[in-house]
Amino acid sequence: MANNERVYITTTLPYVNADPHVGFAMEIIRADVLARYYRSSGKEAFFNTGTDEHGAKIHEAATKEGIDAQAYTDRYAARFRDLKGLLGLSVDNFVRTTDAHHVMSAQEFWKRCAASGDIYKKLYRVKYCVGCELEKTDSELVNGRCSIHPNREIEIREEENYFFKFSNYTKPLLELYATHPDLVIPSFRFNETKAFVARGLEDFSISRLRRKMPWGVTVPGDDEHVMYVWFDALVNYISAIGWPDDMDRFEKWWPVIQYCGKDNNRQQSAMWQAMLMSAKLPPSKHIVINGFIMSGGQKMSKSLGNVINPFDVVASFKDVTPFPEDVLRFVLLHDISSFEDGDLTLESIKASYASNLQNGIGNLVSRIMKMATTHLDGPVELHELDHHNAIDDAFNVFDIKRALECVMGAASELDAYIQETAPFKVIKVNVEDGEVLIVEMVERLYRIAILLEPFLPRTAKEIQRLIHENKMPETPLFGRLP
RNA sequence: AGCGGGAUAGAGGAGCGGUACCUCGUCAGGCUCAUAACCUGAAGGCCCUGGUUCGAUUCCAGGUCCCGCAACCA
Repeated sequence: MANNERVYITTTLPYVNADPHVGFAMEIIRADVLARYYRSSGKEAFFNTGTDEHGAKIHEAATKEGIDAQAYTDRYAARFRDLKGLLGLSVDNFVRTTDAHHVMSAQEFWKRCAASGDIYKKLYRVKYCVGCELEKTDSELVNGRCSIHPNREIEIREEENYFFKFSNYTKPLLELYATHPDLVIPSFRFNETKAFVARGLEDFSISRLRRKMPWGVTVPGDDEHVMYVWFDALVNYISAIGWPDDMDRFEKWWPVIQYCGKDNNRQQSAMWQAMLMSAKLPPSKHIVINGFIMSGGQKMSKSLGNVINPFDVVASFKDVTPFPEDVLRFVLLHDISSFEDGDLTLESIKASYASNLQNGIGNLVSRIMKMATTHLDGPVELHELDHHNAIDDAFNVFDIKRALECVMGAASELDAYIQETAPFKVIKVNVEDGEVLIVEMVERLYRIAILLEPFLPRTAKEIQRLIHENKMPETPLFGRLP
């Protein structure tokens, strides 16, 4: 690892044709926890996110609403920008793929790939249903015919597209994977990538005809074409840190640790890495891949009505805690596997809240601070804290769930320790011994509050404040659900 | 079809060649500092059949059953 003092972390850029998905909320919260953890370990961190705004789906959605594509994306980009406040994120940069700098960067990137001889034009055959006036993919056809217009012949139309010579990169990618054994995390995702590349790669189309789909970045030197949305969007990881015009900034931060969902494995681990090679840029440092969140054992879908909306979850805890965003952060970080698929329902969220936050952390703070405020004259004097090795180990392998479990384990041990040593009993017979115990409880609680900070930032800060001021929480940190 | 993942107490999850662990639930006890919270203990389990091995829940083979990738969707 080349750069040990600085860390550049990014999420993928969500596509702005729908409201933020809870799966993306999980991705961005995990990236946030990582950024906060690195900062707490004395590193400098740069945390990027943003929105992916080009492409046919946006164009169609905007057209359907009868508004300009830019106006459409402005509205949705704001929705995603709001996540920062809603989820308590320490985001440093929000890139929109419609930003002028990003557009320029994507065009320069294209030129570099072209200069490497990896971009060429070729005739592209598309299947077209005149009835629908739409292109059809093979999977949409039934017996070679449009399912809506089975009486019409599917026409084969030819159009010129630019292609990226992905096929040139089969061997270089396999070499990259062999020399960077922790490029893709977890390893079973890396295996999928390797297997996919080893089967041999096919060139992919990276442009669309402007007259059919105008909403994209203009291909350098060819006004008739715009870039396929993937090609332009992936460049955000470097445009966000100043590439190509501010190379000092770029070199300060690159390479990146990127988070993505499992549906993005190929794009990030294979396509993007090949594109970087083509542009003669170093590969990503790590690509950390999340699983999906199911609900009640099934994929979330509107028709099943089991969609967990991050905005709703936060709103539903507003009346019981001053830190509703930390509730969502907690369940996403604690109740879902760091790498496998997980499951979340409204019931499971409530159960986890009651057991871990209300009866766990919240109650622990109350019982300790009650003893402290009753029996101590003033705030406990606090000293520097050493590192928690088990947590560092978990973070080193990006196992955020395990890291949080270490903190929760410490809280649970402290509950048991209070029971064992019974300071509330000791203080009645020996004031001095009782005070020593209570001070110890406060110190241990403080340590937990420090460790908790990357995960539940506002809750952790509040516990620290209570300790510094030797105060009871005015209202329960995590109150009882109605 | 192909590719991939999985089957562990009532439920949901971890684990792993050698006393099988956690959370919730159930039952019994304890404590009173705390948000009827907290602590201790108990009952209960590795899909099936072979193989490798001193020893398999773990590795291998076969079987059964689930799930994902092809449908806007992270």
